[in-house]
Amino acid sequence: MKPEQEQRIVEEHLRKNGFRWTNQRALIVRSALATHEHFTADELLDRCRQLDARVSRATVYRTLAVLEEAGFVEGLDTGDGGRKFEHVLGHEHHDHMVCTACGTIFEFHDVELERRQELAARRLGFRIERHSLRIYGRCQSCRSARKNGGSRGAAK
Amino acid sequence: MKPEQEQRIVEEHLRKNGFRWTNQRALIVRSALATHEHFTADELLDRCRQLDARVSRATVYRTLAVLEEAGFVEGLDTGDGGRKFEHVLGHEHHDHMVCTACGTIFEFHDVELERRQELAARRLGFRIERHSLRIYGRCQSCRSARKNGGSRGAAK
DNA sequence: GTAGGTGCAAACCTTTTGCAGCATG
DNA sequence: CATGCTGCAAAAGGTTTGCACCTAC
Repeated sequence: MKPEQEQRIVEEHLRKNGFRWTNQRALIVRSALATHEHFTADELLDRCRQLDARVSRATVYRTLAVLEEAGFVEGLDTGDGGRKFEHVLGHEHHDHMVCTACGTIFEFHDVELERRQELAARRLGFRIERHSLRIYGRCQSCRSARKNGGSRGAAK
Repeated sequence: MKPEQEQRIVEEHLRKNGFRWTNQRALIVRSALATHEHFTADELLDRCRQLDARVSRATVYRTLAVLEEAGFVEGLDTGDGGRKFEHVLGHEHHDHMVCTACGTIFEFHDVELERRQELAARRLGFRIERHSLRIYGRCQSCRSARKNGGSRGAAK
């Protein structure tokens, strides 16, 4: 799906739900859809400010909350008190592996994994709305470089 | 395993790794091991202060970091910027289902699920240290009572 | 005796909020 | 033209840190 098309979907959704479509929101949505990488609120703010220096941090947070609520964006705890967001619209569902040495996030997907979760949920009479699976560990390159003291804290 | 026994294990591990075994640490470890519930750093501080009012918040955080690093305790993001800890020593690993209506946390475990994760990790050359699987949805009782508006926000 | 640990308070960082003014529908 | 949105700056909340003192080994 093309970015303009995606942006259109967001716009319509917001309008339909009684939100206004402001310049700031268009800008923020555009910036958020522009990448398929994970980004922090602050990084998004920076990107927005490259296009219009007047965007405020508060507006970014407020818009991000709206987008998350609407399901266009998904927030992930980084484990150090912050969050990273990810553009979800038009993406396949996937899970995450987080390298505890370098902080890199890898995505993966396994149908069987999903199936077993459904099963476990059914056993408890639970209806799944969403789930979050995160695997923490060492990625390949950090493992091969593990002879030295490591690089904990390199990520952020 | 008995609490005293568990505490002994922690003590030995810390000593072996060049940490000192102070009164505060004994106190904090005792308090942390005393419950199998999830607790915040602040709740732990309260519990410690019931035994000795002089324990400082900083020491609780510092000790919690040591315990987490050593694998005796596990931290879970609460999604609102905070963390909850869970006493892990001598416990079976389990995952969590969180009811988005009533906030109840259900624990479950599925060996096959773990196996698939190992597999997925291996494919990426990733070595797992730990993982966190959380399934969000409606629990059985909230599903049968779903005719009304629900009770979102009950949890925390 | 000397690291390492502790307590305090201040610093930090990300996120949220109050408020007055602005712009959209 | 009413309401929702924005920007600013300040507040909030959880966590970390600098520093002087203390204590386990």
